[in-house]
Amino acid sequence: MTGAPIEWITVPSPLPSGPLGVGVTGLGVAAVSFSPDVDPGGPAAPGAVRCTDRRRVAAVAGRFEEYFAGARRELDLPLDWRLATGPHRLVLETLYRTVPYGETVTYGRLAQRSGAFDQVAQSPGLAARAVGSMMAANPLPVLVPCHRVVASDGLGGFGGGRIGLDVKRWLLTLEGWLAPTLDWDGPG
DNA sequence: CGGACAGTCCACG
DNA sequence: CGTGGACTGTCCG
Repeated sequence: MTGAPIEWITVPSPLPSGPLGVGVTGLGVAAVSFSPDVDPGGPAAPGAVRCTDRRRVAAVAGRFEEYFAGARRELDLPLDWRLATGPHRLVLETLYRTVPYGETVTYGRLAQRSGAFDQVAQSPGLAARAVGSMMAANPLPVLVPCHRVVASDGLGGFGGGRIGLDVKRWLLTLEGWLAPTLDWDGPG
């Protein structure tokens, strides 16, 4: 089947990266972009369509607003998983299903838990690295909580370079896993 | 205790 | 197909 077209919504956010681009289809949210102005395939790309359904726009923006304000722990939005397939999707779904708000999992543990890798026991580092690739290619950041995946000896990485890591810190601080710092401008 | 290193998985060009 | 990455346990100095 040729998937339903993605329609884009711009959602205000207190993240250091600025507003989010949220791509929706009839099935649910299919994509989230931290840099909607430059993201290839994002809302600014040629041919991209904006979502004009005010009701849907309000629903999506409202959920994110509450989450960012610390008033909501689950986004509770239906997801359209079509942009991830195979082992990639299996790992993302395992993360979505098993790692709740305020908790984290290591790259290696997620690799093991997902069952997507044969050689995990022999070379845990390789599977962990593969999981890193999959997180970097997560089409649904925030909703599929790739920010809750950390390295065994630290925070690990995040897309978007230095600013990306700031986003990861911001989200983990919001969820209470990191202690607030001086540059923290969120709730609490 | 900190740094280098090999391992051979996956996404993307 | 080749390349490089959001890792990790082990091994040196």
